[in-house]
Amino acid sequence: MFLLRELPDQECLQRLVARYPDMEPEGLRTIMCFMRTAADITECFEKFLTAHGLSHGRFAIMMYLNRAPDTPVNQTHLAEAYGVAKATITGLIDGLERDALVERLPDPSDRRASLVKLTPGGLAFLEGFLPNHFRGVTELLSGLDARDRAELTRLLGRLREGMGRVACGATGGCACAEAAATTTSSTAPNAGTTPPVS
Amino acid sequence: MFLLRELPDQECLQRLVARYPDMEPEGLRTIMCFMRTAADITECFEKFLTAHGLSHGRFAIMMYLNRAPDTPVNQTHLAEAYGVAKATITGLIDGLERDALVERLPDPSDRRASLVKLTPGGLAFLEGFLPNHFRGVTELLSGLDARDRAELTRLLGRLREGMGRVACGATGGCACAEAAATTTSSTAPNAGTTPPVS
DNA sequence: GGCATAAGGTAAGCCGCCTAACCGTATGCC
DNA sequence: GGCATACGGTTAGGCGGCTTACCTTATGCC
Repeated sequence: MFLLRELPDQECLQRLVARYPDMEPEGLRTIMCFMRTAADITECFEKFLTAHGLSHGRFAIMMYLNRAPDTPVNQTHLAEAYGVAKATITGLIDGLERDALVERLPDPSDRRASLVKLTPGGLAFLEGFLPNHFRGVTELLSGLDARDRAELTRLLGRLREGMGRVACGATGGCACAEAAATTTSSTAPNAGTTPPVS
Repeated sequence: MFLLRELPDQECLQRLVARYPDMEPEGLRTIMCFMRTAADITECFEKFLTAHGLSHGRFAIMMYLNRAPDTPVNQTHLAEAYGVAKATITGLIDGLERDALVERLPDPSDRRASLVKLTPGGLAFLEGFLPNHFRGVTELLSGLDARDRAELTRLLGRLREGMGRVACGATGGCACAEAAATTTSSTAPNAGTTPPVS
């Protein structure tokens, strides 16, 4: 969450633009504002979670298991769903299991694997917790009507397309391209080089 | 960066909405898409940085020092600008100093403090690096014309207002409120409770 | 001048993520 | 059946944040 608390002022940008003609000050402001907002929301959310004794990772796993509480899920599947290392899942499940929020069951069809499932306690915890959470989401978005939301989604799509254009070339393959490709017609990796933000 | 790689499908949301009437599926999709996009951009950027041997924190500090390369900056000031702990700055500066990208100078007017400044090498590094970076920003935003950018900024403002409405109450004071307050007429902390995302 | 308090910076240790190396079990091929 | 390979999971160790406690120097008040 290492991100400038406030955007650089006009004068500061002017000075930089004089030194770096490639720089586009309003573009930079836009993207910095975007990243700052995302960081603030994340931070806010994380504060809420820690107040309930959860980390982001723990919460994410419980949410995933709660999609179908009766169907246990294997750890590798979780790692892939969230794009994290399997070892990360091991650690998180260890913690959740210690707190009796989830349990590991042996997979009857594969003795290497274990299946993870919410305990009744874990489920009860979520029942108390999620209504607040969803109310929070609703409030967060309460300033955006249906048209605004659609518009926001459209603009996010544009950013994802932009991400495909950026990167890859110099840095040698970057997840952005793939990410963007899922929402876009395939973009041949052109000579582009880098990404964003101050 | 622990975030769902792809949004839950329609059916999954339907099942959840049946269990949690407070949940607003399109709102959730909107905010998840938002967070996902921000995470992808961050990840992409971080990949670019590590390819140049920088972490996000190191980059941020160098950028800050580069605003006025001749005016050294004290560490506490950096910590406040980025909203991180002073100890974090100590560690980052240690590393940057080890790599001869920045240097610590004694503050002549306060013998407790040290002032940090880019070395000629650090400055040269940035000169080679930043044009790429700025080109990346330009490409990232190339799908958004001036109206789109203004619209995006407006929508971000709405989200920040929403953040002020959310939170605080139950969780006992959350940075979002303050953050939002800087862009909004002061919002009395109402009974709201929580934040966003799956 | 002397003392209490505040402020700049560092050290030590925690946590969540990562990667790399490893163990044990499945699977596919001869 | 026996072996090579692939795959699920854990362990160990690294890194970048964090907090807490501390040392040193400034400052403000008597």
